[in-house]
Amino acid sequence: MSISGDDLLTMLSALASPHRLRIMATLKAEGRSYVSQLARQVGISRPLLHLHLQKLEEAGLVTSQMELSPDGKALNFFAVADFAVELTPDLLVQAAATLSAKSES
Amino acid sequence: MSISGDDLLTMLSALASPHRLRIMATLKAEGRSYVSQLARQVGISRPLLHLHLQKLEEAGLVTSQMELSPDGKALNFFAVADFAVELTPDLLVQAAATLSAKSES
DNA sequence: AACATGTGTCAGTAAATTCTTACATGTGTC
DNA sequence: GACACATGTAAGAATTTACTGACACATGTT
Repeated sequence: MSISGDDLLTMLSALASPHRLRIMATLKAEGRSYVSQLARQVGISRPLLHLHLQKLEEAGLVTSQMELSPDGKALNFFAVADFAVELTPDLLVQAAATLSAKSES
Repeated sequence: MSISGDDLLTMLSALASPHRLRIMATLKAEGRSYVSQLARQVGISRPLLHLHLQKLEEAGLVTSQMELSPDGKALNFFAVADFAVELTPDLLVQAAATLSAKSES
């Protein structure tokens, strides 16, 4: 079985951004990181990072996990998910066939 | 050798659109098609298709070729290019490292 | 000449994203 | 209590992207 057109679209949209590409790379290199720390590492504001992380998580590209630090602070750790999509013309043909009506625009 | 961060970004942005996904699929299924015909096949206006084709061609996903039809009309034929990109976390790490300064936002 | 079909482009609008600023909340420490 | 650091979210501005409609031009046919 393969990826659905809508899922592929969500994934591509999520990755089609310099910020989000850097977020993914930093996160992968770092292993895992929590929001405020990651914001400093990537060099963008926390609210902005939060927005991008939402998109990435919605696409299934990252996972999050709330944890309590030794000193009692709630930290939301993110890590990149495992994925592998072979982007080829044939995949697009197959994916486009399962595009929902909502994606008409 | 692998794909540059900027090129990957261009490619992902080009594919992250329902219309352009359908254009690619139709074009691949059809083999080749000229602008006006493709517009009818996909069901969008010609100026809009023209815009999308520009993005796709700029990303190297399609190629175009002007030809004269038997009755003397200039037809601009498009076809999908051959490409294969394995989308994985590791590729993103490698690609993000070569992101140009322009892509800072 | 008028029509049908092909090409491209530009101006203006509509819509979707992106980003900033500010707020609200919680916990441990000085 | 004030501070430092963590969380999330909401409103509005700024920017980008998408789309429509009209124009200009060319060729073969009626």
